[in-house]
Amino acid sequence: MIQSEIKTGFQKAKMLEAARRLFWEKGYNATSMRDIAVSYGCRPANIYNFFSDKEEILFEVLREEMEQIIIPIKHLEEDDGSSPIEQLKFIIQSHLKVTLSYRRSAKLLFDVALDSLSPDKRKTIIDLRDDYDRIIRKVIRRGMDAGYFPEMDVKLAGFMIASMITRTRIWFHPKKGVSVNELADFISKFAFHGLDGSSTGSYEKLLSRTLHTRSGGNKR
Amino acid sequence: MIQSEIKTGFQKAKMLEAARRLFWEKGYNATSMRDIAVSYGCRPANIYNFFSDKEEILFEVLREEMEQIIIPIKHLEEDDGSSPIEQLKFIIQSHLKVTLSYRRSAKLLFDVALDSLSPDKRKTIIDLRDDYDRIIRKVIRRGMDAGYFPEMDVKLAGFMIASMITRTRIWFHPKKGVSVNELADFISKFAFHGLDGSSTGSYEKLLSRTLHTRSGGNKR
DNA sequence: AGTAGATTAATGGTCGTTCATTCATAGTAT
DNA sequence: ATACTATGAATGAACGACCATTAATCTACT
Repeated sequence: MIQSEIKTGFQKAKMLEAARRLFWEKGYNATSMRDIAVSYGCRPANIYNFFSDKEEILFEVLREEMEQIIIPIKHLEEDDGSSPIEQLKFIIQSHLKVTLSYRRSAKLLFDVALDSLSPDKRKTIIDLRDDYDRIIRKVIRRGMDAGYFPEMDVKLAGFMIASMITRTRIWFHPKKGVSVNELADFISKFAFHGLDGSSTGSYEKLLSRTLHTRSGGNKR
Repeated sequence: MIQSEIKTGFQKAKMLEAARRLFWEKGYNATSMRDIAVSYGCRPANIYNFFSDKEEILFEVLREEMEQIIIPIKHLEEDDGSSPIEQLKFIIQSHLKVTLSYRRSAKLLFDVALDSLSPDKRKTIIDLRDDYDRIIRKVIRRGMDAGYFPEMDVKLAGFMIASMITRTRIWFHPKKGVSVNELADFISKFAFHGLDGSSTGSYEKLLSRTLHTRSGGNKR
């Protein structure tokens, strides 16, 4: 009884692990019950001894991951007296680690669709994306060389800015809240100053001075 | 000849428009040729008069959007003498507008998968996501009330930070480049100071005060 | 004997795609 | 203007493959 329950839970977990990997690799719709069965090592019909249908598998995968994000930070909803700075740092770190621990060859819509393209066409699209990356990195590097920003990882900085923009697709609704222009202003400010705001930023300080460039030197 | 060519291009564009909307609404795999045909107003077979197969439709949709992102900023690859700050602002604004103009009920992997859930299960997942949003917003608000950050839109700030984290799924590769911990540090710094870096941020200033640590000379 | 787990086979459905055919229009020769 | 021809566009039907799911049956262990 107990043994069989343990065994059941174990097999269910292993099925979930196979499904989770496939969902992130190929997407939910593109993953068939056959795929999961092959990956786990059984016949498709056997999966129905543990899950009522495909949807329940997806539900378990999503719930499991969300809980891994929520649980470590749940206690921060009520202030425990520690520094908010450290709390925020902890949230970022915790969320990031869960996000990355589940990641395999994870992709999102645009990126999942890329896999459905033939190699040559996929290359065309990826080249365009590389164009964009190269441009925004050059601009950031230029700003550093001109002394607007301190030295930092240009690739990462570019990723941050692009991420904030790309993700607006998820949560932005034009009806309620900010407008597109207001949002663009906010993202610009946030990219330059982050949560610090604009009062102490080097952009404003450099603007108020007469421009004298600090020789940054090394370009890459 | 000329008339028929114009007509052809027009119908092809209208088919693309229908396909693009469906792809963003339901995802590529979940969109059938029958769906596109119904949305456009023809039989499935007729689509093959304009596109060789389904993949070519996806390719055109993706290429069209990428080009709308690249073209307006292409000229910035070679410096035109204007301020890098303004250039970066322009890139952000341009990218954002294209991103949002193509958006309808756009979603990404996690969000597309949500649509495949039954309403009650979807609510469970969304409630968890709302938990996360509420928590990070409370922490940011707490930091503002404590004087760490100036007043700003808490919702947006939360979205920015979550976006930078979530998007790491796309581009992060553990083998080459930064480690997970280094990346977490970078995101934290970027969230607090943005491109300005940490030298002039209110975090360090307040930290040296509040926690009574030695006021280190890391200001330049 | 009873039960959970695994298998084989089959269900009805939808998928992308192809096919032969027809319709509508435009160009050309008479 | 009339008739023939070429071509793009649209059609209904069908193909084979794969889908999620189920039913009946078998196996192995308690």
